[in-house]
Amino acid sequence: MAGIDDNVSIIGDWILTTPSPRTYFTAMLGDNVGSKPPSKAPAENKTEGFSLGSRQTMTAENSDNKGVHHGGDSSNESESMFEQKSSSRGGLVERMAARAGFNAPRLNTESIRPADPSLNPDIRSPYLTIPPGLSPTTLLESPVFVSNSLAQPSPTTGKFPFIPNVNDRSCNPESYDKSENYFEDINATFAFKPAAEPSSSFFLGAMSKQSFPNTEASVQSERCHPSQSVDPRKLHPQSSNMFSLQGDFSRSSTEKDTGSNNSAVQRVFDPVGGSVEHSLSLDEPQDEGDQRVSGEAGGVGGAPSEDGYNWRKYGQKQVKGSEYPRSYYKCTHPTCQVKKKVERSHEGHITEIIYKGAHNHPKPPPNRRSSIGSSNLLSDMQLELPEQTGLQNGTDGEHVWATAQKGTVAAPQDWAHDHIEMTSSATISPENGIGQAPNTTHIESGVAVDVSSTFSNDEDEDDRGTHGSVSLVYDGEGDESESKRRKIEAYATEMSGASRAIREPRVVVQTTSEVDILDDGYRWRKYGQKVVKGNPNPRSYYKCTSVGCTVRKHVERASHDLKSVITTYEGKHNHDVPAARNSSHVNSATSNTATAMASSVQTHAHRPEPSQLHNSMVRPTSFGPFTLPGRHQLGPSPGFSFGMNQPGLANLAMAGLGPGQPKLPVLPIHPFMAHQGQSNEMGFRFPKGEAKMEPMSEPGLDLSSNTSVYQQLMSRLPLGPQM
DNA sequence: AGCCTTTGACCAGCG
DNA sequence: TCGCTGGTCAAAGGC
Repeated sequence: MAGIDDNVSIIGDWILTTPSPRTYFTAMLGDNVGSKPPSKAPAENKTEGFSLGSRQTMTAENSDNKGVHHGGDSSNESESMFEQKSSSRGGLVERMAARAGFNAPRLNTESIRPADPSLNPDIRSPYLTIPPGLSPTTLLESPVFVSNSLAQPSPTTGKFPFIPNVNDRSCNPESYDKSENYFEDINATFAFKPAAEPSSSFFLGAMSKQSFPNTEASVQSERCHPSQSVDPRKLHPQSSNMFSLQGDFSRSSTEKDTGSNNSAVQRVFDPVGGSVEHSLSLDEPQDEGDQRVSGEAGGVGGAPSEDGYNWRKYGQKQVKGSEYPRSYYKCTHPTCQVKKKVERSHEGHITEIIYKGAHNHPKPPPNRRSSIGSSNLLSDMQLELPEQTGLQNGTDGEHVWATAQKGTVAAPQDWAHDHIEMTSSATISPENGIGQAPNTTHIESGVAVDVSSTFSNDEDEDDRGTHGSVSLVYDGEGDESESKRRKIEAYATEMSGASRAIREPRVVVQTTSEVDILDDGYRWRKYGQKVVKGNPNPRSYYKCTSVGCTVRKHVERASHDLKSVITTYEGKHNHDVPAARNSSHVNSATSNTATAMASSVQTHAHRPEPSQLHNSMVRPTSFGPFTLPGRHQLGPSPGFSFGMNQPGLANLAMAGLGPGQPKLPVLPIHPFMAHQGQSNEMGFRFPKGEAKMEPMSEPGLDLSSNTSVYQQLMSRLPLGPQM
């Protein structure tokens, strides 16, 4: 594997495709608002990058239409995207006004509007449900990305706007400052950051930097100097091997990179699986092909086969409360009863994917895969993914979902297998047989940015309504009670200017021990407690006591399982785990090796403060070659502490992923995750604005690493490369 | 020919 | 019991 340094350079590209925060911000402010009249034809909209969340799609779109990637004005890009949306959906403002009651014209959301059709939060925020087994590649291709693309370019959202414009913002301290208010309002405990805020992008960058100190230079260059291109290959000769799994991204990167001078390496972190590295071509839309594939073609979510399995659509219907029709798919394997539901927008963007059940068979050979999703990418990815090992065990009841799909959520099953080889494949998988998860660990991560937050911070996370404001709050927790269905929903946030709210990444960790969560290595101050709707058990709210850290979490007993403690982390994680705490943490909380390792790593998932970021960026990680390509850099993680201190990372190292490691450099999954593999069904659900993982954990699972887990999850969440 | 999608109808669960 | 809703079935058609 290439050294971290090598990897570093790669980081920033995700965002090239996505509208920079700056853009959003500007739009919000009215800057450039209406500067461009929406002119795109609906048809164009349809093909837009938001499809399936692959940011690539976005990129392609953008590039095609606007040539944004050229380091040009990101605002233009975003505008174009928004415009397209506008045109396609039209009347957004009116609708927003009608629903939200705010003056849309003022915000001129249209200009801000992302390509995603579902601009109106009320309508529905696309979210992706990730099946029990997630494979890195899958994630990459997973709808999550879609969501990311849709979502505001925030690290948490998974959009990692390394867009040049973003860079501008990111470079601007002020922009960063704006982000500070993020969770200021306790009432809005889990308030969402306005999508428009440049800070978000900044954070993304910050996170990436923090996470990947090594990468700083690259990141800097990326952001501040979009024009600079980094050839990943050059940087990381080995990386190619490592990331061979890249799937669509990789493909796109590969294909396009070759030709483009401005190519930058994009490292995509698979929410579940790990990171994928691929170079992006600034000049060219990164991945039209990818987008197409993931998005419309059956994109990740849409394309049943994208996850490596073959699916047969057996139904479709309009579900109440959903703006988009829901498609029902069954695994075509004779003995496999896995199903999945996919909701996608009219434009073909996947808004939600829900997997049910676990595959009891290995992935079909690449050639057998459905034409739609089973692009070469998948095949390639599979070949290299270690996950495949797990497949072999499929008969044992372990289900391998390891899909290498881009943008799709890999099947959880892989995790189990990966567990062993976790290092190599970062799949999260989990489900071994149904019912085997006596102790459940629920991890929910979500990314959402509430653009409207700008207008209103009133929302309580419990409230999904708009409260008269444009902002949307998604409560991802409510649905999680289904033990049977464990799903991850990646919330493909569609940013629609003001109306669209993208929630900060949220990580929900369900454990059986409250202590574990409380003793997660950080210092927390309880600042409130209340009974929230849907759960008779009081929820305790905690704030990180670190100065300047806005990370919050709330802990409550799962209504469906009193043994389970659900901890939801939110906020921007900006400091390392307190040293003392760490040590104690390790000792007290876990016996888990990973944890210990994590503690040693110290990299904190908290969103780094600017200054910190810088430092952290510079600071080499213990990960060494394993720079977490993934998410950390990309983004979503920014909001959360994924990371560096992640046990998973440690595992990675342990795993022996090393230079030259042919396996996918997926971010190692936390042991926890690995355990998940034991569970029957696991699902990752990224509800609107947030991603959830509900892997089943084995008893004895070391929750001490919960934070890490969630961090990892977050980190693995689709970064927002999209846009 | 095989596989998949489409789509209307049917069924079951729930309030 | 009724109506609503989500999920599934299965015929028809397309690739």
